[in-house]
Parts: sequence; structure tokens; C-alpha cells
Amino acid sequence: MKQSRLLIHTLREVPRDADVVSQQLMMRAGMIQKVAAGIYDYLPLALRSIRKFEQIVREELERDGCQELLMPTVQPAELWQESGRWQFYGPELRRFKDRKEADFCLGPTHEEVVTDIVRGRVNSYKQLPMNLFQIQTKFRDEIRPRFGLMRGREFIMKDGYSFHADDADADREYWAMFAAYKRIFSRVGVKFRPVEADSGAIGGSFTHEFHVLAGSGEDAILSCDRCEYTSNIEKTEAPRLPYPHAHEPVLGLQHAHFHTPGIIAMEEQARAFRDAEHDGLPLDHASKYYLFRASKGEASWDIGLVLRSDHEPNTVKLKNLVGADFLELVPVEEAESRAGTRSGFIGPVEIEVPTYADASLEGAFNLTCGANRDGYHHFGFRPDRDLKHFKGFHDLRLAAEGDACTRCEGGHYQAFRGIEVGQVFKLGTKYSKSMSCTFLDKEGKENPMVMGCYGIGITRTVAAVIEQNHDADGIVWPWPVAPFEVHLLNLDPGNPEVSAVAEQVERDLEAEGFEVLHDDREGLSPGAKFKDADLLGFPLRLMVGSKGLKDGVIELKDRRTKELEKFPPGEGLARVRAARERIMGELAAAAGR
RNA sequence: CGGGGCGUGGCUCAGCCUGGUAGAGCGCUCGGUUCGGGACCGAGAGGUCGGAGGUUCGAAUCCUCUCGCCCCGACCA
Repeated sequence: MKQSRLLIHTLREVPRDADVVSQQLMMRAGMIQKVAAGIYDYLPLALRSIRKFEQIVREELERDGCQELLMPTVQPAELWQESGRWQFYGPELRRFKDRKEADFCLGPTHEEVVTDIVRGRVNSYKQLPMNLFQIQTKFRDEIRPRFGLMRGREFIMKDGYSFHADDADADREYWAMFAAYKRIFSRVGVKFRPVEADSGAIGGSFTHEFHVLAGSGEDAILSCDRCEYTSNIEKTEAPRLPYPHAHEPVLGLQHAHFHTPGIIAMEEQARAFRDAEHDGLPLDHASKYYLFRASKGEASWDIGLVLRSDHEPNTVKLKNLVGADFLELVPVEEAESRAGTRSGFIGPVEIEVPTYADASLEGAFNLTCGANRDGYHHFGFRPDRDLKHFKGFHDLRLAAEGDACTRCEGGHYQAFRGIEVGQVFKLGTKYSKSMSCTFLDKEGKENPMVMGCYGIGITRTVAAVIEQNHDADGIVWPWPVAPFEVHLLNLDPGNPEVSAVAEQVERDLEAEGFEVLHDDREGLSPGAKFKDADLLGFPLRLMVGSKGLKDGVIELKDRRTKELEKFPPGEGLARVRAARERIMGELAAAAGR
């Protein structure tokens, strides 16, 4: 492919509304162009990467017997009404009417449609299991699209759905897909982790997310440094920390209110408790209190949470514990009027709401807390004794880096940031029951199928690859998803001898099946071509110029290592072949790490 | 939706406060000199200043409304 013919326009400057690296580099490299908020053109270079990744996904899924099909983007409301999601799905579901005033939506996902396909065609245990997938454009009217392809409104997704005769078979498929996903992301050449996750609102039994590790990732992940336990921080089990002051009760301090004017920060609060023997208390002596408003459907109720002052609340755990769909902090003004004091002095003791305490407060006494009186804190608080509507000790805090692992002996959590690029999910019978997707078993009895669903964000993964693989000069593509494999630079297109050599090298490489972009553009200085090549970031750069040819050599540069080899033009093919072997070998060795 | 910011040639931005001929750099076209890390000279093309209304002799600039975009918080691949 001649670069002079390619639809590409590189930018020297960073476009104004691009603020994550992948978006900046993709726009500068002429891969994407924004059409509207969260909606992009995939220009030829980007599409080449996208297609390559899709092909990897196809190959690995087909190895496991999955079948590809393609469902429509536009879906009728009836199916969504049948599953009940027409009402429950938020405004991300873009609903609209056709000319006959019938309700439709743009598909954000395809459980309803695929279930409708299967219930009409599969009705015997002999036809199960069945695993169907598609690679298709989705539309979710995100509240706030951002980060380029990482959170667009329109995006390409691989979504797969499996159907099973029983739970055990659905579990088997779950782990088969788990393994397939590991193969897929290993082949791409990215560092990733499968992560235990919260099953959230979709309502399933268990789930893993696949995260590409990148400092810019939106999700926090904790991973044990000793065992395999890796989970989204929303879900990570926090170890129960023993109350360290059990054997040294603070005798000199009265169970009483302390005057603490103007003190709100936890550190200041703990420091304020002093007497002849105590110049302040440690942070684990202080407690903090949150008032949340939980809701489920139309119902809403308030709950309290007490934590050690140096711990952070985990609202996902609390939400799951109380069986709510949503959880938000009670507005400050309301909490203040309820407690009868200013924010900063609110405490749990007299407040008439069901109150939960974090497990690390079990056995704790002589804690401090707000006294519900302006300018005062209370000393001597003990949750299980002093709370009027005490609901027990539970794991309700955010686990933190350095916490002891709950799954093994001696391990500790390490923190990572990740970009969620895939998810495997055991759905159960939620959709098969509501949409009567049933089959007859060996006994002739009718049962709902057990389902699983499996997603991969195709365009997001391509962006995540760049987030993880770039340097100050541009993208550093892993070989398997690079738009082109070799960037052939003709540094002297005006010189017929140089051009002849470049043409010959291009033909040799393409005959061997290499994907070559030949920069044959005239009137550009070599420096300009180098800069463009760095920006585009194909794995290998082959340079042909009059200076090298004077010594009888052309040059090959590895984009990642910057290693440079010089050799006669006739060796070009063999050298490129060897370089590919080396790069692919390193990739296989590093797979998944 | 709440809070903050921005809309001026293809791209990055200045000009706006204090109203008076629409600018620079990059990119693009033509000619010439250059040619191994974003060369130089000369000549050009290209903008109803997001849109509508208002104030004014006169609006990119002031006022009102509106649309779009970006960032920070609640959703998700």
C-alpha cells in the first residue's frame, strides 16, 4: 500500500477535545475522527486494527464451537416489554418511534433478540448447548461519553449468548469462555487480568471482567501478590481487622462529650481527645458515620453505616447487603436536620435508622463519634451496645492496597488500574423464564434454558491497546493488531535508484504476505517521515535512502526496542521475517503477564 | 441532570475586558533552493467569528435566548 494514496492526515498538534492518550494518538495518527459526542468515524488505519482484533475473537470463539450471526441494531419494543426491561432500562436505551408510531429502540445489547431467536428454533435438550455471538455496532446513549473510543455512545462490541439444559453445563461454558477470553487477550499482546466483579443490575449469579492494565484505566483492581485472587475493588473482600485497643481501655477518659469546636476532619477529631495521659487518640479509635438513602423500585429508605475513621465505605457491598438497586448519600441539609446539628458533628447513636457497622469495628469500644451537638464529639461509643437499630457487623469497607488477602495465607493486595474490555456473565434463567425460552428434557418435561452472556468491547480494546502501548513519540503497536506490520520509508523518492530498491523491497515483502505501508510521499524531509512513522507506530520500520545505499545497505528499526540493523537490500525479506519471529516469540513468552 | 470551561479558515490558538479594515503558526496549492529526526525563500487559495434576536451610526467584541462541544460527579463493553 502506498502511503501517498492512503486516506490519512497526521496532526502535529493535539486536537483540543482529546484528553486521553489513546484518543490523542488515534486522532493525530489519522485513525479516527469525531462526528458527534461519543460517535466516531473509523478511518482506514483504525479499521484495519479493528478487523484484525475481530478476527482473533472469531477464531478463538469458533474453536469452542460458537456460531456467528448478526442481529439488527433496531429492535422492537415488544421484546423489551416481554423481558420487562423496557421500563427498567434507563435513558441509555434510546427509544424512538417509527412512522407508524410503533415503539423501537437502538440495541444496547441483545439478550431479548437472541432469546427470541432461540425459543423459536430450539426446543429439545438434543439441540443444546448453543452458543451464538455477533460482532456489531451498539448504541448506548451514555450520560457522559468521554475518552474517545473508550466510552463512546456508538461502539463495536462482540456479544455472545449461550443456552444450556442445566446449571452445570452453563458453568462449564462459563469457564470455557473464560479460557477463550484469556487466549484472545494473550494473542493481542496486552497485559490483562481476569477480575472477579460485582454482578450489578443485570442480575446474574457470578461474573468476571477482563481488564487491560493501564494507568489511565477507570477501574481500580486489587490483586493478591501471592495467590490468584484478583477483583474489582467494588467487590474485593476486606479483611476484618482486630480492634487493637482491647487490652488497654482508655481509663482516664470519661464516657462523655468532648468539646471539639470547629473540628471536622477525622485526624483533628482523634487528636482532640486528650487528658493528662492521652495526647490524642489513634485514628482507629475514631469512627465515622454515613447516612445513605437506599431505593428499590418505588420504595426508598434510609440506612446508616459506621466505619473506622481511616476506612472508606464500599457502597456496592452495602447496596447488595440491603437489597437495594440504588444508594446515594442523604443530602447534607437533610442529615443535619435529622441529627439536629451541623455536618461534622453528626453521630450514629441517637439516630432512628437501621445502622450497619463494618466488620473491623466488631469488638471495638471506646470509639469516638459525633455527638449530634454542635461543637461536640462523643467518646465511649460501642456499636453493638449503643445503636438503637443495630443491623450487625459486615464487610462494608473498601479494601485497600496492602490489606491482607482473604483467600490465602500471607498474601497482600496490590493495586492496579484497568480498562474493562470484556465480561463473562452467568445469567441463569432470568430471560428464558420471562420470555418462555424452554426446552423438553429427556423425561419430556419443559424447563427454562440456563443462559450465559459474554461481551468484548472491540473498539474499546483497540483504544486500550494504545493506552498500554505508546511512548512519547507515538503508538507502539503489538504486532497482532497493528494496522500494518512494516512501514517502508523511501527517504529519497526523487532518486530513481532509491525508489527502485524501495519498490523491489515492497514487492518482496508483500509477496510473502507482509502488510506493508510504503511511504513514497515526495517533497518531505526524512525527518518528517521519521516523525510520522513513530506516530503511526507499526512494529517494524524499513528505511531506504541514498545515504544508506551509498554503503550498499538499507535499515530496519524495531519500533519498541529502537534497535537498528543495516544490511544489503537483498536481505530485506529474510531480516523482516526474522524480526517477526523474534517479536512474536517475545509476545508468546509474555502472554497475559 | 448538577458544577466548571470552550465555540474565530482543515488543525492549534490570538483578538473580546476598553465596539471601528478578521490575524498568527501548522497544513494545503504554485515556483525555486534544500534533503538521514517535523528545511528555507517567494507567490497564493481558504473564515456569513456556532446560530437567532437585541443594543448601537457601527458587533467576533456588549445584552438575551438557543445549539453544540469538553472537563469533574451518578451508568457500562
